[in-house]
Amino acid sequence: MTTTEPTHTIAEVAERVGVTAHTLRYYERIGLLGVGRDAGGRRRYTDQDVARVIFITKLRAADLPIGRIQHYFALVAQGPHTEPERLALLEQHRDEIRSRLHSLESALATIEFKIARYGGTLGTDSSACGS
Amino acid sequence: MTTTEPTHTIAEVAERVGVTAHTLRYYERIGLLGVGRDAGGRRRYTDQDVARVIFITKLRAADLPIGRIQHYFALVAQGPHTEPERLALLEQHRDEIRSRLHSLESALATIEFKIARYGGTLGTDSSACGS
DNA sequence: CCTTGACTTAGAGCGCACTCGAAGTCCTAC
DNA sequence: GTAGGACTTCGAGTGCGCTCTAAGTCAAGG
Repeated sequence: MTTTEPTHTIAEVAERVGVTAHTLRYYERIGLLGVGRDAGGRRRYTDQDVARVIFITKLRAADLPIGRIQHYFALVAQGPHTEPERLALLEQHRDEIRSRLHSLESALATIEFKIARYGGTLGTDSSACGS
Repeated sequence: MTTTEPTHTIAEVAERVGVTAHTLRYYERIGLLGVGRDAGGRRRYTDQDVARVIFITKLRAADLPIGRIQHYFALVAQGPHTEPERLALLEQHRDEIRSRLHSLESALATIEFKIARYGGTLGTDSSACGS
């Protein structure tokens, strides 16, 4: 208790990871995390817990739906023999991100084309510019 | 129906654009579109209407929120003098897409790193692999 | 004439991922 | 001892973007 502890409060983790305490409790509630409590019943996050939270936020940043993240960690909980399935899950999502990247790039191109039309030869609200 | 008509039914447009008829009615309801009716009260989409629907789907593919699409078309309806503002709106969203692209790429890198760990030196469910 | 089926409207419902509120507990500082 | 503030649980509420239902209209085919 006197020296640096290996655990962190919910406020610390929220701050460090960039999510709200509400969200951390939510993640725990839906089974993405198992966090210990201190004598007073408060959450104490280990560095491993924090690492997992960070990983979750990265998966979310990649638009992996909560349900699949739950699935992933359920597999983790079941032990090493689920590794091939975990790998498959990640690979599938990797492919989805890649295709999402492509469609975003194509949408970006559409918008850039539109922007070029506004910036370039554009005086009247002619035909295709209304759309 | 014998020759090519300049208008299309809701089912045709839905099919062509790849959205449901429900969604087309929804877009109209919230003011993204103004579609004419035939004698029987059915929607008749002109080619311009269809072009706008396609543009909307591209904006949606780029994650432009409905609210901002409404704003954009409200500006279009107000006439040519709103072009600078429309341009600004598109440019802002272009920047957002770009930053979204970057964060997606970074999330992809994280996942690829994880995949590499599963594929490579991985025998035990060691430390960081649980996260 | 009657059925079929695509269309119409207004409005309710859904899934997702949080986000917030209420009511209560517990440590800290004064 | 007591006020403050961060924490706890449970459950309800929010915002988005559809998605669906119900009840009715209409044109065409048998």
